[in-house]
Amino acid sequence: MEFKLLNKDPKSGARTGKLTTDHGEIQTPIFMPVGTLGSVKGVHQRELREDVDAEIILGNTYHLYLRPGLEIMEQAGGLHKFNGWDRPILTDSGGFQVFSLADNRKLTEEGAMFRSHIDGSKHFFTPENVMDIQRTIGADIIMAFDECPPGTATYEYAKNSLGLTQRWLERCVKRFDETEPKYGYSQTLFPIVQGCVYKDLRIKAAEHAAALDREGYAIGGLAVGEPVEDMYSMIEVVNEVLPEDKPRYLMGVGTPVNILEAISRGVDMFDCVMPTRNGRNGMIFTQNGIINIKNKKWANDFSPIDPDGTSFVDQHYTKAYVRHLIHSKELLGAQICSIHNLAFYLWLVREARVQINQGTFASWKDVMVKRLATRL
RNA sequence: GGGGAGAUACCAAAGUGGCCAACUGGGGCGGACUGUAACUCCGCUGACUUCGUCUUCGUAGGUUCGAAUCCUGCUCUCCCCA
Repeated sequence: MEFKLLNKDPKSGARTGKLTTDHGEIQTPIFMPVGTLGSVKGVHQRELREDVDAEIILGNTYHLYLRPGLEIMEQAGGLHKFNGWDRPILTDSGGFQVFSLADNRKLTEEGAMFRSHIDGSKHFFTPENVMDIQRTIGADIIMAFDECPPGTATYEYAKNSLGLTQRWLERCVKRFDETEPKYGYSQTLFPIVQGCVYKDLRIKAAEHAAALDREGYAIGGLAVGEPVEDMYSMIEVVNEVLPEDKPRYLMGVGTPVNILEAISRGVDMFDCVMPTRNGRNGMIFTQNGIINIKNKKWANDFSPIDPDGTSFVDQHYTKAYVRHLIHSKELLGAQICSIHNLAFYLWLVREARVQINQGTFASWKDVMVKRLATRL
């Protein structure tokens, strides 16, 4: 993998770049749709490619390991062949499941023992086997196995947790470097910087990660319950330490506003379930603000769902119709909103790149942040 | 014509003397959702001057300290037999 920094915004930390993988190029800043189980929920690969114009999508180690399982994954020849997506894929390691499925797992120095949320069976994840699993899934970018602590963690908890994450990171690096890709294209490993909302821990974590000299770095453990201002300041603290010539990936974030604020602080890559999950639940993000399509006021609004939208669903379907579909729990409603939201998120980062390259990002961002948060 | 069952809030449906402005679903309205156990979850849903008051359980009357619940008349609905 190769990363080339292209332009920097004169008035903020924003920058553009180009990531090159064996499955193609990624322009940064980029938003990566989440496809946990090998599918971006409700969206065909063709729509993802041609309509949303996604450049890279995610998969998830924990979920794909449980279902369909590694045997199938290997027989398929990796996730790209299995799901028919030939652009880059990034897999999360299961570190987030340490957080989101906290009631179903136990942590030890050695690893994490999960009780399957599907059938209750036990599965032990270690930094080593998580590297092996991601080799088998065949993601272009694989993530270190970490503990994602909650945003409300105390300093003491955060410090101990970070220690574990750092020891696990070293084990991940070792295993990764000792093993080879399985399907003939290269893979790269991103460390994850933790440390909760504590500046000294974040600095320590970033320095430790940077010293490992990888091709890219992630910032994890944010947007997990801490105040949004803390998230922004932690991004600043970490990006101050991380090498400038490597991509920075803010995991799991966020709202359109979060994304612009993070780009402004030097983040290059994002992923979030929000456009798809909230879309399925009837929330539509637009340049002019947020629409809750379930609200009664859209019942007889026969205007296009987003006149400024870039995807075919935006012009083709009306608000009234989409409201009807969501109200009726019709699958098509969830699909339309998901496609729209993803296309919007990809438009947002594309436009951010244009503004950065023009040197007008900072002022554009200020205007957009106000508009994007409006409730329509 | 004979026999039987029933009428409860927007719908369906509990409740059969005080803990009932009335269980529970659905519908309606609103909210949440940030490396996806999520087409999920959470509120509100008689009126009002809303820590309280007023009017409700087909309808008119009655019994009782007290009725959606007991009694009587009326209206309507459904089922079975002819």
